[in-house]
Amino acid sequence: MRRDVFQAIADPLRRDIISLLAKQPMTINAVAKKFEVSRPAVSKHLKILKECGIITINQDGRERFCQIEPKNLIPAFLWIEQYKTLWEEKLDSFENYLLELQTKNKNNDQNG
Amino acid sequence: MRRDVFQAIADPLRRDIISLLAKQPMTINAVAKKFEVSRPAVSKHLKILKECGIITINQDGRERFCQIEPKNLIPAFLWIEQYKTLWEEKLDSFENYLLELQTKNKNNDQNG
DNA sequence: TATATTTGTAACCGTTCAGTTACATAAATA
DNA sequence: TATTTATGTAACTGAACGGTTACAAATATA
Repeated sequence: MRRDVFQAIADPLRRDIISLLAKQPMTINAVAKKFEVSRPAVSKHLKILKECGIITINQDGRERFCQIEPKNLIPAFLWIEQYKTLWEEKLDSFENYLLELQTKNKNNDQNG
Repeated sequence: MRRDVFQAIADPLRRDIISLLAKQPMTINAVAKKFEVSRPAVSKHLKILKECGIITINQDGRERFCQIEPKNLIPAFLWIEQYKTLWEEKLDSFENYLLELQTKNKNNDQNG
């Protein structure tokens, strides 16, 4: 199975987990409590994120703290960034497009 | 099924197709010939890319030209960019890290 | 008109994904 | 020591993924 950063961020729940862990390290249970799905489900996502290098997990007694490893998002960032000039060329105003996107996100209540 | 930009770029073959179409528009057959997999397989990937808004397809006679729609990569770019300050904080030198990454990519012959 | 080209798509296959419930284990606590 | 807490994981399920082959249809060309 593919285990890379693109796979890691493909799932919306995993993106939410990343957003959560970007604020502060949390135990596996604490993460699980933030979502509707079961703990094993979250646990599996965390395992995938770990295998993709996006988080590290450190044990302290019976607790395991998940910590984001932000530098491992860089390859995905660089890949998309290649096309930045392409879209900047094609858009009259990048800033206006961003505003438009933000409005759209508010309406749809997306966070992905 | 999920049809968003994150899903679109999750597959390495789709990323290769995007890279190809970023250079110039191409017919479906022309794209298919660039890869080892069958034409229907490529066709399916193009369909997914279209459904995700990453490409548009314009018919001219019996040929269909696929064209990249680079602005639809922006949401993914913005999502990852959120964490830019986070990794810049944690890395002694972003530039050195990039060099290191480039070397790694050369060795592994990755293009993803 | 007959043939070749370009494409779509249906049917199928094996694997992976994302979730569940149920149970096991190790550590902290009463 | 008995119980609670934090976690792992096995077994299962249904859906989605990524590929194939085979066939159909529309357009261009000889």
